[in-house]
Amino acid sequence: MSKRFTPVSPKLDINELELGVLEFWREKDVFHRAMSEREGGPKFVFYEGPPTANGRPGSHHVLSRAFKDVFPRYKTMTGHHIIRKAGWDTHGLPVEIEVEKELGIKHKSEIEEYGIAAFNEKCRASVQRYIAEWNKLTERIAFWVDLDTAYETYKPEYVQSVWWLLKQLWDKNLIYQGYKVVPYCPRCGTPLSSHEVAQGYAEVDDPSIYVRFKVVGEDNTYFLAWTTTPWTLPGNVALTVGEKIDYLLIEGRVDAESPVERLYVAKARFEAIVLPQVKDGGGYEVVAEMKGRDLLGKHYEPLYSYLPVDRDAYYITAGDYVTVEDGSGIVHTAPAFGADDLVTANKYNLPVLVTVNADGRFKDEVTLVAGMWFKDADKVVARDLKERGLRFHLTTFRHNYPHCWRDKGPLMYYARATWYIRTTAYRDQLVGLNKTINWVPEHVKEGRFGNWLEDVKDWALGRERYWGTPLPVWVADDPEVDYAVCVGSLAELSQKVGRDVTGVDPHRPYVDDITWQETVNGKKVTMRRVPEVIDVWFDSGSMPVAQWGYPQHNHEMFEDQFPADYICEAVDQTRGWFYSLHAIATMVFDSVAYKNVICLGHIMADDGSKMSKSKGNIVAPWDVIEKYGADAMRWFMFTASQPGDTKYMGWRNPDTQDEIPPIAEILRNFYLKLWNVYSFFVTYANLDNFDPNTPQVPLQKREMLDQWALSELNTLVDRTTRAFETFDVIGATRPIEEFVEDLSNWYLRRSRRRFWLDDNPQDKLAAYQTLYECLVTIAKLLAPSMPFLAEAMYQNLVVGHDAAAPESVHLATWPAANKAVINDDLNYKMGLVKRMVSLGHAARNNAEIRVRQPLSEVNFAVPSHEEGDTLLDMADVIADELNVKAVHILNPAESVGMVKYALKPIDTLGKELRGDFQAVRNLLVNASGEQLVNWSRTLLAGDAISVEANGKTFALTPQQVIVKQTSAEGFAVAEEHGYLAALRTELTDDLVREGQAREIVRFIQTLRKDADFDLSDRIAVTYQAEGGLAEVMRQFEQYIRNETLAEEWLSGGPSNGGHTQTLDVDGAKVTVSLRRL
RNA sequence: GGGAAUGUAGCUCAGCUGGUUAGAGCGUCCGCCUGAUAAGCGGGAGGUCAGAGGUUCGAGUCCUCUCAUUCCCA
Repeated sequence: MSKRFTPVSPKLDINELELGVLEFWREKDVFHRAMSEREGGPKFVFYEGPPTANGRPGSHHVLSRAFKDVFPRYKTMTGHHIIRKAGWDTHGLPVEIEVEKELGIKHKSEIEEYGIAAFNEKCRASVQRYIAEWNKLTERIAFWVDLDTAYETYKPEYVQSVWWLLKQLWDKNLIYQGYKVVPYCPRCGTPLSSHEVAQGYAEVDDPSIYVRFKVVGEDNTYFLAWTTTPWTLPGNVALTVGEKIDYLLIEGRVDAESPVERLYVAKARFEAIVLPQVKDGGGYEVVAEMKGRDLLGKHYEPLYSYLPVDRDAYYITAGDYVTVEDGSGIVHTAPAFGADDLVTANKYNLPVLVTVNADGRFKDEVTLVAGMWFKDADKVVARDLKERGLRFHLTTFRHNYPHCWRDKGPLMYYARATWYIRTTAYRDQLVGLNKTINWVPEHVKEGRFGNWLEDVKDWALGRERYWGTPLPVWVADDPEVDYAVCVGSLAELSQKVGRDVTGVDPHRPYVDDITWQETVNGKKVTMRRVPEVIDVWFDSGSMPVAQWGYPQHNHEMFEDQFPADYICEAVDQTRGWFYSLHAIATMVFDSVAYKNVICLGHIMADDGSKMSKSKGNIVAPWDVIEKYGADAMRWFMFTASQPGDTKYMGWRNPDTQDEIPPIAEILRNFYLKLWNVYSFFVTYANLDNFDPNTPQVPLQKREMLDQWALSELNTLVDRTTRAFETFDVIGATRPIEEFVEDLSNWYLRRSRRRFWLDDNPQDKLAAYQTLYECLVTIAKLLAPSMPFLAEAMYQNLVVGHDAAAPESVHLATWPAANKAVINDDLNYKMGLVKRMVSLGHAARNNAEIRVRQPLSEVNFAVPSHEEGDTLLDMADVIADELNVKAVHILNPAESVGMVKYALKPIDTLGKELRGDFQAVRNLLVNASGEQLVNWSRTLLAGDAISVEANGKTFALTPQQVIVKQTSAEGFAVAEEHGYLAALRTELTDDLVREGQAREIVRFIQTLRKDADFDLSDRIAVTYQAEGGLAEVMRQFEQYIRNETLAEEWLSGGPSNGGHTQTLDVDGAKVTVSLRRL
């Protein structure tokens, strides 16, 4: 077994390191073993939310994939068995659009001309195109997910599982056909998706018309209603008001010629819309005032009655979408042409009058505008109403209105018959089960997601498209026969058809061609599939079932792997995947689909804007990885901000891509800092042939610094473990940064000499063992988050030294915190020492005395005796760090003249004193002179003082009043929060000479380095010194020779033929020449 | 239009149930150290805690309103 560690250069090629680790994982098949070696262990279920492989992966995908990876890695180390099945979302409109572009197709009809079979074949090929690139990035960022067994939503088994789920819903009578108002382009004959609509907004002028609706049973009385789409008025079935809005009934006339009339109008709009129309001889006055709810149910005479109406209509309804910001507060309602309108219609069971055909032209029955293009009807209707005296006012209204991104024509909001899932029937269960889910961040649970569930709408399932899971509903082709069936698999379909169709691709157009004959109520009908495919979100929400092809395949797998312990996606999936998973699991299995979920924020450019191609501020993941490595990028994702918060990332100079400051900082401040410690350890461990298997020096026999480092280490293990257990990624990562900082800049800095001095072998061994344990443990703690660096360190430090150790850190066991080693008291004390040392440095700085110059003593003033004792306990460390000969604690008497006092009551005193607090506070804060000194000393001595305020006497204890001690002029002191360090700056000749000796040591060390000598090279020194320096060289000969490994030491000669240089110390010169032995 | 989140130093973030003089890192300037050296240490400058009201002995923290940014829905 090798006793040596592979040398670690402080210089580091991160990409080389990471690619090497990737190669190692491949060679040893570590990923698959991380799954197989845990079989039989407790299970941890992870679901991969399938990305649509419809473009190149971006930085935000690194974010989600890093988060998806970190918990399975952690759970593997805690012994859990995790199946990490990958998945791809393959259906949907974005894929179709990509293919349309590729084929140069602009209209939906062209797809059918091209052929659905060939078109879908193109779609299938399109998604494969990017998968290779996704796979490459997935591997490079060390997202361990099983790509070989990935589920793909277009596969026949997957589609049939989706069918099976739909059948379950169908059998519960949860699937029905209804109307849905969609943005619709009548020229293209197709509804548009929301992101298509978003592309086509344009500012246009539309008519703004106020219309009189005659109230039934009230003479000369009208509702004054408003619309910007007069062409929809023939479809009117109701007028909608806001229940809580104030309305007026007014009486009067517009001008002298007009008849007197009464109008209902929103109080807030009376002045804005009625009064400006009043001309000479006209005028209105208020007759009555009422709330909207008082108007409900009042009927009016329809403007038009071209289409038959089979139920009650033409009355006042309520809707919370009504406002008084524009219009009259009374909204014309045509359910076929507005989403809000349709909601109201469903609520009141109003008829839906479809006056316009799908080609955008009016139906023949609507004789006024029969056959007319819908938009052209605006003018005709407006003129008709004017002629009938029903038009109150017509103007134009400028607003943003959506247009078709293909042909630029205005869209029509249009009710289409489509299929729904009755999710509203499960609202209580959806809400109830959500309460059991652990959301990170927590506010999503009750907020964004909870609100959505409280207000859940029926799920519009159907899509009039081609590349998607076909809705497996077959209906009788005779409109007289109301009969439909849902088919749960191809096998079931085979039974219906009477031949084996299990080999048929369950996509359009193949399933469209499958029909069968049946006799229903004595009538012979042909069963044909409905034309729709389903919403792709249903595909993705089906994955817990469909990834296994359940129930036709893998019965046990599904049951074992449902629900998930953990899923993770960005916040935009709240209404997407998070919802579709939850809805399907709730309705079909009466269960949650996931127990823990992290909902990530987005990544944005530095200036807070979105990354977009046109702005040129996109940060491509490969550029980041090549510059900084995957570990640093992952670490950024974990630590930059809370998981749910936005992360800002951008090249400081996008053109040169020179630096991404936050990631560069991670590298410098954390990664390289740790690497340096690691490199230091390996360098010296090899020099000393350190063997990790040497029996451990007992903790009590190690130095305080060792005990402290191990105490902090185990505290860290404990914190990190608890954080991972509660899905707190920041809590599992940021503290490691703090520990590495402590390890590097306190433990190692204070311990360095122990690694090269030879006078105390056991102490040296203790130092090695301590540092070794820290590094190995850090490697394990970092394994989930920085898998590459962790592996590299583990391979070098552990594998080959411990025959029993697993071959990879990712197969290793998560460290357990050793509670016996955790010493909170020691942790606190060391914190105090670090603070006081920092103050000491500050004092030196104030006095402009360099650290190399020894001083006789440092004096500390601290608020409590215990703290003073702590500092004395650690006097060695402090003296060495501050380069002073002695450490003293000042008592109040000694600090006279060095210290100024100030008093401040602790703020919680306010709780007791209430109204007297301010008076007491002022008394203390403004105290001065002798009284201030007396009070301060009394308190510092631990006694209570008594003060008078508001005619009362208060006894105040040292616990209630803080004594702040600050520096007086003229002393080398530094103070912070009542803690004070004061340096005696007086220099004796001895101190001066010692300082000069240290200067000479540093000078020789620099020479050694310039000469490129190894750390352990012994040297010969020849020197020539002037004046006092000759004395220094003699007096400190042993010290200097020890420090510089000078085995030969000769005074007088100018040079020994080696490296020679002259140093000027305080005006005297010394020339030193050195040679390697 | 509705809902949700965010807003603390030039930048990135801490700040628990209200309680010492609101902190840290980076950047910047000054100084120091150097047997980890493509590191390290100390200090200075830099904050109306987005704004306005309110509750309280006391508000970055609680309440109300407003503004900005982002996401979702309409």
